[in-house]
Amino acid sequence: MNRKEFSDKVYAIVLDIPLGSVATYGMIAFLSGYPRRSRMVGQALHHAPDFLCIPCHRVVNCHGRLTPGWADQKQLLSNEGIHLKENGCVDLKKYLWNFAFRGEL
DNA sequence: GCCTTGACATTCG
DNA sequence: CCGAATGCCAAGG
Repeated sequence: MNRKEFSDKVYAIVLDIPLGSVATYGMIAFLSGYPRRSRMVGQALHHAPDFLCIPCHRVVNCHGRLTPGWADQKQLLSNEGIHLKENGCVDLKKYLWNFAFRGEL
């Protein structure tokens, strides 16, 4: 079942997101080894078990918009030091997870 | 097997 | 940035 493998990697990556940064579904899907599976990332996170403590609030879509139907996410992001704009979107240009420097710095 | 839906991504206006 | 349209992939009916 690649599904479990995929979700497992997704969880690992989401947990690897540094505090104060956010990652997009497409990014996570790509890092998981399954590009264009962005939707599956969302489903994996939605079915994400609580004991893994998945910081799904750091996961936003390509437009920097938060998870629809989840108002608490904004509160969580604010707690992480990520202040949303008045529109309710995150500044990807500032808070986007720069995984390009992982291991380089 | 076909159609619809979804915590999406990307491009255009 | 927001909304609409198109594309992509998987699960459910």
